[in-house]
Amino acid sequence: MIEPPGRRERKKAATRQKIADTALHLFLERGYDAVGIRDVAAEADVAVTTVFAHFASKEALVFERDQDFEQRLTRAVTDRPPHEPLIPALHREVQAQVRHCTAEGSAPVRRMIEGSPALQEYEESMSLRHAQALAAALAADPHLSRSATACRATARFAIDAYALGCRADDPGATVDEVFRMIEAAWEATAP
Amino acid sequence: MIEPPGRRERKKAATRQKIADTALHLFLERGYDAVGIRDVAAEADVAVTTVFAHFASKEALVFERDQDFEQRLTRAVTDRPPHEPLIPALHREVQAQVRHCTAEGSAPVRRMIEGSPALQEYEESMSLRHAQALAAALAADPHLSRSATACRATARFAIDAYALGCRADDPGATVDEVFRMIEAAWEATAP
DNA sequence: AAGATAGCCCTAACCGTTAGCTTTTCACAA
DNA sequence: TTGTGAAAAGCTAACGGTTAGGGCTATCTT
Repeated sequence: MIEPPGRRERKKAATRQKIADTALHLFLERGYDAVGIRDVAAEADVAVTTVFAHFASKEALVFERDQDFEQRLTRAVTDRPPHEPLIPALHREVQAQVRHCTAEGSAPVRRMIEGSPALQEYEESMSLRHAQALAAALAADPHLSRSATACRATARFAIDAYALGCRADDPGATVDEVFRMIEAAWEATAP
Repeated sequence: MIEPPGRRERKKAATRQKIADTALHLFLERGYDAVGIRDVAAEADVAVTTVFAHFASKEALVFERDQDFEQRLTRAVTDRPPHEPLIPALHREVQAQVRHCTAEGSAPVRRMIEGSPALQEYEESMSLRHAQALAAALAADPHLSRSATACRATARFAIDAYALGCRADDPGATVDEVFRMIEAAWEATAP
């Protein structure tokens, strides 16, 4: 969040942001399917190829904060105080992320995602990547001597908790309930 | 698996099968990305529009047995002997499906899927549908008085077990281990 | 036998995405 | 300052999955 890197990088970041903002604005205004990449490019006043230089696909325009999510999740594991138990740390982070994605302002975006199979599919595949990153973080933790399978399963379960929480009527209670299950599953793998 | 329905339906089924067979054959021979829908249509001697009349997308050509999987899974729950505990029934079925998908003959197909992001993404989104169907079956079972959240979570966990099993070095042991975790998670939700 | 309809065909296009190449802008050293 | 290399952005044209529109024939129904 610091400023100084050269003008070039600042301009690049600005272009990226302008594209993302324009896209989201158009999508919410006219609907995801009704807006083409060419529309986004024209409105953001850039070339179509520039859009794809910053975002790998049309769907990626909607999930701009993707990387953040993955980082926060893995850091919740790797940066937790030594000897702090794993599951509560994970629980807390997932709870926070769910709150973020069910917050007031995010409602129209969520509605848009639910309304587009392409976006849902993309979100799923993101989840898979996140689960893999999380599994790697778990496997690398020296305090947790669990099998690779246990790590992978727990990672997927945690992502499931997030996914269920985002779509639930009572997100907070849902995440709590699922994490009670995850806690039990994790304990069952104790060496 | 019975024959008699009229000629029209039989011809339709034959066309569908011919398209699927041709497609799989070409994909394995030349690679998924190197074969276009137009190639498949030409080789199967049908129009491109006919391909899409039978399959919703190019990826769907690879997962022809999709519906079977979902049916078997939900039936493992709904058709199990009364009072038979849920988790072992689910465990047995997932184990069987994993064996089926890691069998000798399926290796080239799996390699093809692993090699194509588009196919993996599609498989993920199928999994989501299967998890939803399974969750509905769990929620509908009168013998299991669990919360909707517990049903949804357990369904996703079971699908996770399948996904992990298909990709593991030792599929059988992996599924067993994950189901030990699921059993514990399920017990933790007992009313 | 006549009408209704499902299955299939063809053409033309839409849209996301990429390749190939040129132009502009910036960073940095001579 | 200026020259140079590289990153960023642009343009055009195309590729490949997918769909709309409209027509033809075989099958089903009555």
